[in-house]
Amino acid sequence: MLEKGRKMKTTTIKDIAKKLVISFSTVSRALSNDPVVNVKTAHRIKQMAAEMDYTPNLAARGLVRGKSEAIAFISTRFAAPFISNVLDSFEQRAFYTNRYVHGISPYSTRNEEELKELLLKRILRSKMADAVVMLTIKPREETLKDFNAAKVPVILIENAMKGAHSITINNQSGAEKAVNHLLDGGRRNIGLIIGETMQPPSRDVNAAAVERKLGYVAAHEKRGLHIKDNNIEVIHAYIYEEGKKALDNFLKKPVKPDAIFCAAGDIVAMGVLERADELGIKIPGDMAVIGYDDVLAARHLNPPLTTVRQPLEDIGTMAFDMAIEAIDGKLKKDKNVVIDPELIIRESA
Amino acid sequence: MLEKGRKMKTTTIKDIAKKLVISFSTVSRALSNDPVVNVKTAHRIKQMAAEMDYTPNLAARGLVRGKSEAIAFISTRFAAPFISNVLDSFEQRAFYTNRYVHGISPYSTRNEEELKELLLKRILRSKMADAVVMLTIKPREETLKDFNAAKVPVILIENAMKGAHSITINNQSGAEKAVNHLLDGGRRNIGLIIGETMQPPSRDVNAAAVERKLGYVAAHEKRGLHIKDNNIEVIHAYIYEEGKKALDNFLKKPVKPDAIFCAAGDIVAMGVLERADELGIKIPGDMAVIGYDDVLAARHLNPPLTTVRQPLEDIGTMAFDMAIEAIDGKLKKDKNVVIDPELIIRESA
DNA sequence: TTGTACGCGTTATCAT
DNA sequence: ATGATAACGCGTACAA
Repeated sequence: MLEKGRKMKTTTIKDIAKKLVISFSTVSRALSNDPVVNVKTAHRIKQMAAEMDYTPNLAARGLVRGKSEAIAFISTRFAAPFISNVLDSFEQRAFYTNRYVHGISPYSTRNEEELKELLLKRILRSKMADAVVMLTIKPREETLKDFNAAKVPVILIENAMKGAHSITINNQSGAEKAVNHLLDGGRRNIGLIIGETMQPPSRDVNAAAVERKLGYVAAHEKRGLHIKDNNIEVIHAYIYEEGKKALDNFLKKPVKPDAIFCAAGDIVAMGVLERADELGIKIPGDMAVIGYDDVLAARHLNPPLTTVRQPLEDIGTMAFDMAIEAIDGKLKKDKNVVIDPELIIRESA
Repeated sequence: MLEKGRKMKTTTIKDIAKKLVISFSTVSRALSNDPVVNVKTAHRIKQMAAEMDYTPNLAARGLVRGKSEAIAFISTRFAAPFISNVLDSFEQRAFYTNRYVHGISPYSTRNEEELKELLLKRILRSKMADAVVMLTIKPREETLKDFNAAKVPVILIENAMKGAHSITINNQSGAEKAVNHLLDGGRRNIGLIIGETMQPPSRDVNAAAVERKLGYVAAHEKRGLHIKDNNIEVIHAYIYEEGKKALDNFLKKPVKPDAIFCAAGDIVAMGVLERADELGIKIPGDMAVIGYDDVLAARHLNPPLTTVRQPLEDIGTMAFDMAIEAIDGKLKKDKNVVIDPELIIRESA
């Protein structure tokens, strides 16, 4: 009977050693499948361990091993479909390949530079991960160097740095495809809705936004077309209300757009569609609309949304495989994979 | 210069003690703001710590403290909008109240009973969390007892158990509201699409599905209405393809439904809508459709989807506050909050 | 094959 | 106010 008020006693290797009247190092060895231990005693030990409901203390193990059998997955937030889907397939891959099944540690930085750096420092310092995957964001140069020195591989998704492996999506190409489609359809005054392309204070730059804007510009320039001033609406929170607001803003301008490329994503594009409907603007008759992401609902919208698709599941899977390769030391130099997004043409443009 | 090949040296309290020629216990005290240390030396220590870029090793700390300054958030998977949104608001609340800012540890069990139990055991054994929040799933009775004995609070969302705090959504009420609306509109042959209500082997029961089915039945019975046999389609993966398939199955039956209540969620309902469109079935003319969840896209569908809404943000916030209260010992007995979902009437029914 | 002794980085409890 | 020392639970050279 346990004395009440006392701490619950959890069984340690010492406990099971005492019970079996052997040294706890033998227990330790048996439990980590060290072949040197006598098969019979090993069996006895394992049986007793199961019986006493033994579970290793990960903190202690991590402390002595300097490893923690985990992969850190760091992004800005969990609710974004882009992020949660990549994370999901990442984790699914772990499950499928039976490696790091319990060891995916998701973190979110809420897009705060400082939080991110502190987190990275902790992960490194406390050996909380055998590899770090970062989605959307990237570490400071100096921080990356620390990881390199500690030989903890870093995998970047949507960013690339020297000293890190990476999976990048050709955002410029994606944007060009979208804008070209609009241009081909005869549209000549294309409004762009996009996230911040300037580094906000104490926050991370949005590399994707920068590149997509580049694509928007490039598509015009390659045809010798001039981009109208004030044809860009910048959004911040990536919520659909911003789409409604953006459309309102566009309509206040002297020359109204005949098309909108919502590089800020389908969610925001939904707002555009809704506002257009409220205002009686016909899509694509009066105005064509293209989104970005191809969220699940895109094909079910009214009208079905033309959008740029990124293979999220593949990205998650590839990132996991890349992390494993890196951990296993199979990657001598930086590995960089570039993915080309695809334009899904539906009815909105 | 670091010798190459050697492990990167991360600074510990011993290092900074050596540098300052004082004992490391003083350093430890200073760093944890123990008021007994001389203010001057404390200042020197902190300064040096910052200079040497010191970060505490959480594994070591956790080992001796038996606490880890973290809250575990356990669910089945990350990609489901329901889950990722609750998690997001949960974490946002942590950020907002400035508690456990870095300490939300999300885990997913992929709906595997065994994984879940192993995970719980580990969390308890390795003191990986000061509290555990479980979304959608719940622990075994015995496991919960272990948590109680260890005084680690457990907060259940969508489930309730003796010995755990809980936030439940009145799923039966939500389903009844939906079905009543259909009945009020004159529909008399209402098909139900729902997740598995039987305990699948080695997986968790879906309590929500069970309750919603109850609501579906109750709504009929309260009006003395008879439910047609074979009017239920069971789905498993909660993907929209299953919605298409379900509609096909309904249409094969002798008596075709004049309404469908898709208690399996809006995503699946999208599949129903899509298939109906392909088949030329008019919604809501030929057939009314009600979903569940009120996902972001629901209002933008064609037609806009009538659905049952659960206040996800509130749930996440409440769960966090409840966890904090429990950790702070302010909850003497089980706290149970029940949330009543709301029917959002749009055009599809 | 098994046991002994030590260290991982902290915090906590003694002294001083 | 500070220092020495003992844990925390585990892994691992080294000795036996």
